[in-house]
Amino acid sequence: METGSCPIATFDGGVDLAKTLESGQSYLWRREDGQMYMNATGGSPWYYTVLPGTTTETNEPEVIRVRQTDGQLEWASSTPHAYEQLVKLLRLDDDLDSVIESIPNDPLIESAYEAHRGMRLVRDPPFGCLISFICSAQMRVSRIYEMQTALASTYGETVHFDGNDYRAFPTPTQLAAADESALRELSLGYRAPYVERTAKMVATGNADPSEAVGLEYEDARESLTRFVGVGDKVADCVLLFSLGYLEAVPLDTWIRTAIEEHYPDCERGSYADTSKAIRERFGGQYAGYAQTYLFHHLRTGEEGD
DNA sequence: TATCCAAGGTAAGTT
DNA sequence: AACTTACCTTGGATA
Repeated sequence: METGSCPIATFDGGVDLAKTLESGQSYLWRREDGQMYMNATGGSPWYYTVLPGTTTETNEPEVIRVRQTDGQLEWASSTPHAYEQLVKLLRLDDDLDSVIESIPNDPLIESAYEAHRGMRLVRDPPFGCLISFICSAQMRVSRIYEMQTALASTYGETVHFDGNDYRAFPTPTQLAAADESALRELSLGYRAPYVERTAKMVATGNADPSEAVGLEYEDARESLTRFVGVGDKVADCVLLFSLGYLEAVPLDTWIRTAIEEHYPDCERGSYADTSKAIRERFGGQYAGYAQTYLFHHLRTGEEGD
């Protein structure tokens, strides 16, 4: 086991671990105290995730636990590369002040940024991110967590670490062994065949979400829609929350409402054109950060007016 | 207690 | 290519 800590001040723009991990970007982290999403906490809860085993010889999934105490980030992990993994997973090398400066003067985005200082985008493993957001269609955030938990406890590998059992998110092969009816029993509803077919596509080597990396943004989005259950919106989520396309602006119900109320000139009828207009309004390069601050701000009801 | 409704949309069928 | 419609399940709102 490797443990460590470092000052929050190490990271430009600060870090708010709870907001980063409980803002509906990632469904692959859990609170160790078992509390559900955004419940009040008496202290500094540990969060954990189980990464697909790709960095060690054994390919055993790797557990990373992390928490934020006064001014410090602390971690404990089964991998010796925990710090590097955390920097990657939590995008700790993004300079948040530069990010907000890149977004053209916008009172709504600025108030969202102020209200959620330290919230960062995440960089989820591609397969788990893909499946999570296929499941997200017409679902509440709390139920998306439940679905991913059910998938992990039914099909994922058990990992022992520091006296506890953890469940990894299933690998493509493990999930491809599931059939539609079994997935429906996990309350996936009409998403069950989407998950089954997409898992089989990845497991057979027919396609892999990370193949989109390197393509120009709009080509990458188009490329991801080959997966069953993935349209433009889910594709944008995978690009933004996993593959590092920070210009992606997923047009979900919250953002569509915000466009209606605050950016009506960006409504252009089609997804592609509206997405492009709002992306440019948010300064292009880091437009996805603006989207995520706005999404979290609106969804948690802190508009302030 | 019963009914209705919307939730971080997508696929398939029509025009 | 643009426009409709069906789709599972559930928690919270409304009657």
